[in-house]
Amino acid sequence: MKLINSGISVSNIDKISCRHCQTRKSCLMRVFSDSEANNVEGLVTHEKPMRKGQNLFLQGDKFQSLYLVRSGSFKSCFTDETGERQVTGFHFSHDILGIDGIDPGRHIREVEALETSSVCTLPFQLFKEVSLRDNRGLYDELICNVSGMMSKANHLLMTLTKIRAEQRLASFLLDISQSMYERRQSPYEFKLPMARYDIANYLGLAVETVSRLFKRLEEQGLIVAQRHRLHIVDIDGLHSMATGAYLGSKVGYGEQLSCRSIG
Amino acid sequence: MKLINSGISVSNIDKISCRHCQTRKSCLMRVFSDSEANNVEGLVTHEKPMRKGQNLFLQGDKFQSLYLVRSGSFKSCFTDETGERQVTGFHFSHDILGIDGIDPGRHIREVEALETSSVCTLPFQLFKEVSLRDNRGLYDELICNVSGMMSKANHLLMTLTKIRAEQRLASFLLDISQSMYERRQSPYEFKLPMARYDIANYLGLAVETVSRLFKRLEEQGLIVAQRHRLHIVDIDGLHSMATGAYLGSKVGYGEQLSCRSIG
DNA sequence: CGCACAATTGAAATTAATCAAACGATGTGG
DNA sequence: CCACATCGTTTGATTAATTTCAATTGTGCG
Repeated sequence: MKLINSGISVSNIDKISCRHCQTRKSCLMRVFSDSEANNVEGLVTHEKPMRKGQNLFLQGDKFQSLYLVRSGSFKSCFTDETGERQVTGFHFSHDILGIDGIDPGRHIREVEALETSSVCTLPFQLFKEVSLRDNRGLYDELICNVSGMMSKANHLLMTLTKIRAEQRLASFLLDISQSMYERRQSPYEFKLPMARYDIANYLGLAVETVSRLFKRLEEQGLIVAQRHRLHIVDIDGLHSMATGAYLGSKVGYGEQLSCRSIG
Repeated sequence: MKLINSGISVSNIDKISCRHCQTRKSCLMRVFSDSEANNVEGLVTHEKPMRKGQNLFLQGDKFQSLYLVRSGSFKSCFTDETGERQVTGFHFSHDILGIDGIDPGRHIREVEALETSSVCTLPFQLFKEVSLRDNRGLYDELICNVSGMMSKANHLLMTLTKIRAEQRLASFLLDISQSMYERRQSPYEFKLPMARYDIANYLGLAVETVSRLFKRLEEQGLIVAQRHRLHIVDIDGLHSMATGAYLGSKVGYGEQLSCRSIG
């Protein structure tokens, strides 16, 4: 299932060829790739690029489609009755957005572009037709995908309540690193497209704390953080930090907090 | 949809008649009630009662069935790679257990009885057959149910990261109160079947902190807490506490943290 | 260039965790 | 039936972590 290190390169990210994409572990994605393979016309529409700050959809919008991130990045955000906001995830290319809206028929959170980005749109009605045609496949896939999200939500829950702030940030950075790796980009040097404020909100910390933590991780020689540019110097050390064990990382790569867990 | 205050009474809880049960907003439940109404034989089996401490299933167990709580109460619990445990929810009669296992084919957490309890078992294969026969109905229902859980998980996430410990406990107690209300039991006086330790773990706090918080809420005249017995004296005040506003509750009943959100 | 916003830094205050101990209920075996 | 061990709960004192307040610096953008 995992095609990591298989040597297949994705030269043009705009070309949706999930067949060779290792992020397809997010199984619903196959809907997109299969539709392309089977030449199902009109299933997927390509929208025009979005600018930073633009919303793909707002909380309360009618749910009509699922979205696949083609380029750029997004954050999803949830506002409760008291007006309090919670960043629920960050999303990069190949991530699927909009599933949250299936239940109430309306999106339960908003999704906003963090930079110039583009998506593909899959009308849910069409998805349903496809899934009814190939029931044993897609029917299960969707459930799997959503169910899998619950599993990740669990993990996130634990991460946010059981570990200290420093570990949270380390976990968060490792998760992004992991997701970059899955996208065949460098897991050691990448862009952090979101604001410190978003990271703080997501991790349940004060902005000042996040800022201080970046500094501390830097002082310990684990990372070099300059604004939206991150360089992971000592990934093993960062792992140790994330798990609470200072020396000797016991956890395999890819076991940390998932920033894309809910959304 | 909501049958609250409709005057219909559920005299025998052992008789599964979700038709008249207001907790059927948890829509998957209809599978149980419909199956009974349609006389689908063998769909639901009634297991023998479980004792306190017994596990309905363990983390890693093969996923085969969904369960409906008939009586008693349960806690669900998740153990991560490092051995750290996180209580992910508490479950009372009419709650559905086991959905978490759909994706990986194995249960991602364990469920344990908090007292003498009983459940009904719905083999998932049978559920699938039913759902294929009546596709537009049940197919959507399951997705709705799981998707709805995500929505609640969101809320829980926010509750655990954005608000103070005192508010968390207040929120937690109000959620149980709400769930008692939905079950047509008194929302002001009820049993707290779980240990303080479980509450602490669930809320991401130390046991000592939880104990002190109970005391503080009591000193403020909001509750009377004795062991596993809880009496809510000032529910409006408790709401104010939960939302952070000390005076003047702005939030409608039923908007607080859901202790059954994940699982 | 300067404005507005984002990020950093420092100091003080607050919250919750930890350490340590006592208390209470429950259950067991003598 | 009572002493005893055990587990869960409560309480107190102390420590550590994180927030809050306040001020400064840095950055992007018109």
